[in-house]
Amino acid sequence: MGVKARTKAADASRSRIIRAARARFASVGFEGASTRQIAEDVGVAQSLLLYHFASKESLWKAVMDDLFVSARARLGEAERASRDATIPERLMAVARLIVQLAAEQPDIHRLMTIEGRSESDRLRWLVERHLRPIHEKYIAWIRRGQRARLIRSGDPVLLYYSILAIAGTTYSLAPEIKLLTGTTSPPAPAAVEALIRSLLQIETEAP
Amino acid sequence: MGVKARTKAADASRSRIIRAARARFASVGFEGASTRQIAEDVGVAQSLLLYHFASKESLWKAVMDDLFVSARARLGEAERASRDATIPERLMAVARLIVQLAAEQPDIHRLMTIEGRSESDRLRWLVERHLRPIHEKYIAWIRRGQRARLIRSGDPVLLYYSILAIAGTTYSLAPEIKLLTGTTSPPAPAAVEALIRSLLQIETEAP
DNA sequence: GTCTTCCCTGATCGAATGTTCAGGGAAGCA
DNA sequence: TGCTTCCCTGAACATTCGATCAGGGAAGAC
Repeated sequence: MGVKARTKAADASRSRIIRAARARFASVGFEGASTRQIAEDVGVAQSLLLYHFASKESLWKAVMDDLFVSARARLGEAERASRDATIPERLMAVARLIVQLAAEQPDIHRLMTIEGRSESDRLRWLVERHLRPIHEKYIAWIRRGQRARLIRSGDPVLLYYSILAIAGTTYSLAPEIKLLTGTTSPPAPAAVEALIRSLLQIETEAP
Repeated sequence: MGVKARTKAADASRSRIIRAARARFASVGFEGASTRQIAEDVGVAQSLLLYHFASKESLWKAVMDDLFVSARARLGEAERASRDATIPERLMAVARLIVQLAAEQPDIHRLMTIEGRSESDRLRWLVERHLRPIHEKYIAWIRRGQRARLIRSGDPVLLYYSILAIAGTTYSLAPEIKLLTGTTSPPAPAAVEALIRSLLQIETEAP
């Protein structure tokens, strides 16, 4: 089999650990999650987590890297695919993907809203490594659209975070909404997208 | 001094503990918060927390009760003050208060988004005791406004949670936004309110 | 005065936390 | 075949967790 067989098995372990860790961090936060619980979820020894990842904090960073590497790749695709569209429509293409990501993996928004609440070293790391490159680009897009009077006026940061908030909470608070209304299935991404469109006051294109 | 002097001192301790507990629960979640940290914040012995409140969970419930009792009182005021207005304007009066509450006490939204993510006994308790009476009323208001074609169509639950999401994240993610943009002061409540108004497509009243 | 009530503290419990370390054991290289 | 590399486990570490309990000590009742 060669060296690849071993490293492949190790990589499989690593990604299974990351997946379990993501779920735990998302539901009870960094401090509340325990490495023993995560190891039990995966079905491996707890010491394996600290063999692959130097510490609990390193594991958390690996979870975040894993999450954002794939998210940023898909955002890049959406940007390229809409290269020739107007700024508001490019923004809506990105918003559509954000809604889709939030629906597929509500853990993303859960993890973000857990960390963004207090100024910690982990938040600083996250902002500099992943958030800033993404956010600043789209906030600039909003500004451009506003200058062209194609997007609602107002604080671009507020508008941008409103998009994230609507897309994210709709799916990350699904357990609460389910208990409250008895609804089993969350709203369709298309409905959320339409809401964002009207929030930004972007005219629907003529067909 | 009489009996009141003692119970008054005890009440003061209780509310100081509740205030410190609220901050801890809001920043690191229920599992992540420790009773010893909270006691240290207040400056009392850890065993005092479990004297006043039977358990860590009881303390959490006391925090939530304290929060919602005052919030619901203020919501009641807003409802009465707008008694003679149209449904959309009554809804906007409530939304305005929600934004105001979120700006004054971002911990509220932090606590809610921490608990609403996983179906726990605490979430069930919270939904039945506090959330359901509030939410169901305003979702019914949205429905009424929609029937009169004075409010944007679409899933009323989605609209309602979008209001909470915009109002809440704007202030609960203030640390993240501050790190990202360097902005020291969060958006003005009036700007957030205007955003909600356009989300619901409620026409501004002629002056 | 004595007695009772009640807010509060310090010591202590077993369990669980993150981390360290020695070693097993299969796979690949010689 | 022997030797090395590397994924992984189990035991142990000090620390911290929520919770329990005995008792101090001031304030009010008598």
